[in-house]
Amino acid sequence: MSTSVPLRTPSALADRVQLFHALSDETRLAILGMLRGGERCVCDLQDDLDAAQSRLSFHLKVLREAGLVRDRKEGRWSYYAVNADRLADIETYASELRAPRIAKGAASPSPVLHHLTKAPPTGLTRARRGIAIATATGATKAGAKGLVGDSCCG
Amino acid sequence: MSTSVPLRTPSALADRVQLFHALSDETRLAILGMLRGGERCVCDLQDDLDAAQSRLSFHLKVLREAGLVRDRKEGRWSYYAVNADRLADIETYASELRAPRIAKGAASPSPVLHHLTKAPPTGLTRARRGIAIATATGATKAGAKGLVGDSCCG
DNA sequence: ATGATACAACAAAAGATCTTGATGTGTCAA
DNA sequence: TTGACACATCAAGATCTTTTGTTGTATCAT
Repeated sequence: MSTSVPLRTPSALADRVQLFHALSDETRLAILGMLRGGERCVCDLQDDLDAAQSRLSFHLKVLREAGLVRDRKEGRWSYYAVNADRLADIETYASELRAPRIAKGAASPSPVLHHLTKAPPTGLTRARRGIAIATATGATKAGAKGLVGDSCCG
Repeated sequence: MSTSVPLRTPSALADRVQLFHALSDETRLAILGMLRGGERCVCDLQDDLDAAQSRLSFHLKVLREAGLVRDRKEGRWSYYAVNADRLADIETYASELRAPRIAKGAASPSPVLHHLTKAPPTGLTRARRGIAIATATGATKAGAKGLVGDSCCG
């Protein structure tokens, strides 16, 4: 069960941002580290991380809302565990960034030596600013907006 | 050439935080998306992202300092490109979080049904608080601090 | 019932990040 | 030269995140 959001949906970037944001804090990474061994109750995490209860609660909420952990109530205790599916999303999103697109107005791969043609960076982009010189590849530009709406995969 | 920082070094979490923080912003993800096609100059990114120059410059700096992009000057232009090694770190760090540790005071895998023993979550943790009942596994606790200093895979 | 424990949620303050609008520097064409 | 361009950098303010202390709710042992 994948929880990843396809690249071209409106929420695509938002989902990635939420996921990576949840991972961009030492306390939260430490929590996830502790959960590698299996589920733990909040009180355990509190002891080991030596963090105030409300602080821990806050960070657990961030992780929960990002889908990185699940919680389970049992009597007085709340047990938190890693959501492995969501960890897989990290790798999905990372490999997305790796995957080269079909270049639209992009320079390399097959780097174009613009300075040799005396044309600016990607030719047609510069054309908009009044300099109309074709690049060596003659690449056309069609509203390339990077990660969204112009995806090779997803 | 890997740029990842081993788990047990002092800067381990800091490096992960810096990397994930750089990824936790829509503008920056859009930039990385645009760079999938190869290197681009700042002016191109500016056009396509429709972002103020100083704003873009700020985000490029964050990406650069996180090691996710490299820049190259050529005449008036600065070309930015993705650093693939650093993208690999994302996957390294993600799979680290996946890898189960040898449980020290952790509950599942092989989940211990604490409520059946009427003992609290991980037994010895609770003992510190004055409840001394051994768990089914009899797990001992030895300063498990999660991600740091208690790693299975360095 | 009473009191202790485990936790979530909230509000206010503190801190970090992001945006915006300058200002400065190097490059290049005219 | 002069002026236009392509940046980086900075300072101020806006905005977002995190911490801290407090309050509230549910569970449980006594």
